[in-house]
Amino acid sequence: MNATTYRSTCDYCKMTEICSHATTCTPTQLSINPAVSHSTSLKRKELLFSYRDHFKCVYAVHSGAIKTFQVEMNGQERINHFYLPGELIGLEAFQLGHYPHSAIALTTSTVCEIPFDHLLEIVATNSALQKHLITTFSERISQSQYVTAPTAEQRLAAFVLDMSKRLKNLKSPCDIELPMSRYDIGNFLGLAPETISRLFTRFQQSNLLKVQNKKITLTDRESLQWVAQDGLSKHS
Amino acid sequence: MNATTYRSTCDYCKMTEICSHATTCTPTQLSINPAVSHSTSLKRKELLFSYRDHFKCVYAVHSGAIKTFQVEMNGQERINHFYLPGELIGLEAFQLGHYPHSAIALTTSTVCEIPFDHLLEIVATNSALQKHLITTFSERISQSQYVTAPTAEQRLAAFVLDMSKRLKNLKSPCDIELPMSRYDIGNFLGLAPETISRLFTRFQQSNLLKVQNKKITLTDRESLQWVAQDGLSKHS
DNA sequence: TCAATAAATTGATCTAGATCAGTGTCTGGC
DNA sequence: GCCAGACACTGATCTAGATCAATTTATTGA
Repeated sequence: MNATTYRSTCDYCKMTEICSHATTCTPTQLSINPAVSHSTSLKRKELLFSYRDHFKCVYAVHSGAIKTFQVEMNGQERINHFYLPGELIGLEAFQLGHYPHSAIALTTSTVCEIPFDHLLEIVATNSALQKHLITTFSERISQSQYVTAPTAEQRLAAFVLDMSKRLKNLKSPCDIELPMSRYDIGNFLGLAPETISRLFTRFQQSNLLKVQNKKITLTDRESLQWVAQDGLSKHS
Repeated sequence: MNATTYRSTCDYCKMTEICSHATTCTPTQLSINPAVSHSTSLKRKELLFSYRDHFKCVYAVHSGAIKTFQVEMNGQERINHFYLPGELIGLEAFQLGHYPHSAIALTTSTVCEIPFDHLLEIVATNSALQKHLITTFSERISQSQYVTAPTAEQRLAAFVLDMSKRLKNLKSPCDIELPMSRYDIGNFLGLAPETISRLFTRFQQSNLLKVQNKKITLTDRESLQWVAQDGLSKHS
């Protein structure tokens, strides 16, 4: 990773106002102004925080991907959300004073730690950030709609479209690399991992996309949008 | 409805800072300071706004209940959310400039209209309101979790608990009057209305609650919480 | 580099909940 | 207060997607 890559990653973050990372970081100079935030590196499967940890900081994902989840009484994991670069983790802990989920890295990731008190201070004086927070919360709420779509096809189609939008592959917006497993996608969408596999195969047969394990190429975005609305059977 | 009822309804609204309704309204004097907001009365099935209407105002529900929904390409209605007294409708329209859903009254309702520009002005200087917005958005996101619970039992149990929390019946917190039909509940939870009926019967047989059409009495809240987590079969 | 282990795929069955169909019960307008 | 249309309940069947099972393909770590 080079300086250019870093700068562009910070570009979508919109936390640049509060995160000096965006302006100061270079490959060799990753030291962060500690008054503002500091950057943490996480390996795959490393915990960022655990359920019920005391809430003091939110985290902006800089690179990689983080999932939040909780473990139900019956021992089953329930995934709450996937966080991608530029997205902010942890605000939902504010009201409770502790994190309502655990957060774990899906791939090698870097996150910028932002003390919540400090975030509040900036929010108080920065109306652009106020608007940004309203916008991101709203987007999050509308994302949560597609996981309740009536059919499995609709959910997975919407999920893939959502990922391609949020992963923001500037070089080729139709090529995405999913950071999570089939099991995780299924868990998040309320479907069995086998169903995800079968649907990917079916989508590929219908020439909606190309699958090579976690690498997805959207070959027919428009049709995929139709499938997300109406289901595959009804469309083609 | 008398003055006391109004005052207590406004109490949970938390919009009192920007809504003069809370301090000035009495049964006979419902005129509202027009610089701040004005109050609208809606009959059952009356539209508050339509999909794609120009966004200028958010609405705080004062009494009654509002549902937001969209009509899919195939003509099916998809319910997005139910808004109860004290809750704020429309913020998700900000990023788009128009409402992404239509809003309709489920029962006779009154809503307080708050020009969005004015809301932003107040937000800019009112850190309590900033925190309130973060909290309500977070609650909304965690609510959206239960609609994806793996079984129908878990979803409906969680829905009933959520309603009883949000309807805030101060006199007897275990008696609630659902403002929406079985069809609406099913649509919202991604289940058939028949399934809702059958589950209510089953919950009643298991002595979790008492059903009289839309009036629900929670007789065993704790067990209902277990069902919301693990399902009925696994619990009793 | 090569096991060892985890993840993904594919096929065969099973089941929760959908759909279809019929009956009963509210509710609001006259 | 009565009637019409909407809403709610219940039973019988059907199906999308779960679960179980076996194989193939990726990863990981020594």
